[in-house]
This record gives sequence, structure tokens and C-alpha cells, in this order.
Amino acid sequence: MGVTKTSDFTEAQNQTTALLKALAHPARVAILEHLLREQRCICGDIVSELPLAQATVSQHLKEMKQAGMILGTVEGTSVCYCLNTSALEFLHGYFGRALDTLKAQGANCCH
Amino acid sequence: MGVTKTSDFTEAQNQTTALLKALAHPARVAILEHLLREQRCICGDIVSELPLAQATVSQHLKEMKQAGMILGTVEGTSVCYCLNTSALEFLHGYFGRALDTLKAQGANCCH
DNA sequence: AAATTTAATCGTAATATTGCGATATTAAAA
DNA sequence: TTTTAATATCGCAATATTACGATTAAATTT
Repeated sequence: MGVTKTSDFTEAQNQTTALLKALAHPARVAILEHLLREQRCICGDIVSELPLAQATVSQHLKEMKQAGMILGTVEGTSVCYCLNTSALEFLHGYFGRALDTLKAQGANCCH
Repeated sequence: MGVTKTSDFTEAQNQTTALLKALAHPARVAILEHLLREQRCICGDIVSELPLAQATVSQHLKEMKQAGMILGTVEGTSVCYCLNTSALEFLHGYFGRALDTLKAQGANCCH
């Protein structure tokens, strides 16, 4: 039915999913990379960088913010968005631990 | 319209997105974590582990495989699925580089 | 205060994803 | 060779996501 029952999974699994979802779209990856390149990081900036309408970019930014991937502070008429270091650290750590676990297991059945 | 024009983004951005999408669902994260825990990693295993029907799990596995997150080898009537180390390495490296870049920039406007 | 600038929100259309029962497929077992 | 076991695929319904024009909201300029 297309309904995802988050209650069937652990809190940690849902939190991880939220961060991954916040990046699981080429526009979001492009936003991430743009925020990495630029120090100054205003929404209007991103709109002119991407092939998307202002409303669409704003919506992407909203969801990335909601998930904790980015932070935003109002600066006059514009908004300064930037990456949330701890979210990146979380994902980096997650995949790092996964790799460690995988490597500690040695060769498995598929390789 | 809900249509994502991958052609508007770089090849690398789309590849990164594909891997992230393969994990951007609690069931997929649960599958990843299950494959980490178990050496023996058969689909039926996963079905009994998750609160989802066999057809649904099979579909998730198919998409994770298509994205390159997991590998699968047929073993008689069952299939042995396991994590693709290089996909994990890719993601780990991606977030690692992002973090390095971010930290090299020092404090930015939002912190 | 009016005009301007910038970003958020609303409403809606289109597409994508998720889930599952039913069925098909394929290999092993009996 | 029939039966059984394990996955994959099909078809469809329900929900979620994406996109954008139009509008609103809020701060800055004029």
C-alpha cells in the first residue's frame, strides 16, 4: 500500500533512514555539495545553481533541515543555510562501523 | 510533476544518489544491519526477520542489488545476499571527504 | 508607507515508491 | 516425475514524493 510503518523498526533505524532520505535525491546531493563549496550559503544562491524552481528548492531545504542535515539562520530577507557537521559525522561513523564489521568477518559467501 | 531529471545533475551525483536511495527506507537499513550481523545471509532469513511480506522483501533486495549496495548469488533454491564492500567504502569516503572539507573551512555562518 | 527583495507556504498535478496477494520460476527432494 | 521449497515477478491499490505557479510573509530599501 505504500505505507511505511516506522513503528516496526528501531528508533535508531528510523533516525538513520531520516538522514539518508534527506540526501536520497540528486538535487539534495547537489545542495550538499554546493554548501560544501561555498562559505556563503543563501537559498537564492542555490536556486540559481540548480535547474529547479524557487519553491522546489525551498521545499528540499525544508526537508533537509527537518531531518537535521542542514541548519538555517535567518539573515535579514535571506536565509543562511549550512551543513550540520554532526549529521555528517553520524553518517560517516555509521558506514565506518559497518565497514569495520564487514571486514572483521573476513570473506563471506558471495565473494 | 514529481519527475526527477537525472540529466540535470552530474554522473557522480546520480551515482551517489542511487546508493543513498538504496538505503533510504527503514526496511533497507534493517536489511543492511541484518546482513552485517549474519554471515549466512539468505533471503528467507530476512523475510522472517522483517514485518514484511516475502514479495516486498524480494523487491527491496532487488533494488538494493540494482543500486550495487548488495550482491547476490544463487545457491540452489535460495539466494545468498551480502553487502557490497565497495559501496560501503564509497559512502564512507564520500562523507569522510565532506567532513574534511567542512572542517577545513572553519566556523561558518550558522554556528 | 510604498516598493522591493527573499524565502516560505499553499494547492495541485504528475510521478515514484511501497506493499502484498497471486502466480510463475527454478532447483532440490522425494 | 511429482512434490516441495525458495525467490522472483506481475498487477494493482494506496501512499509518498517531487515540481511548480501563485500567493503570502517578512525584512530592507527607497
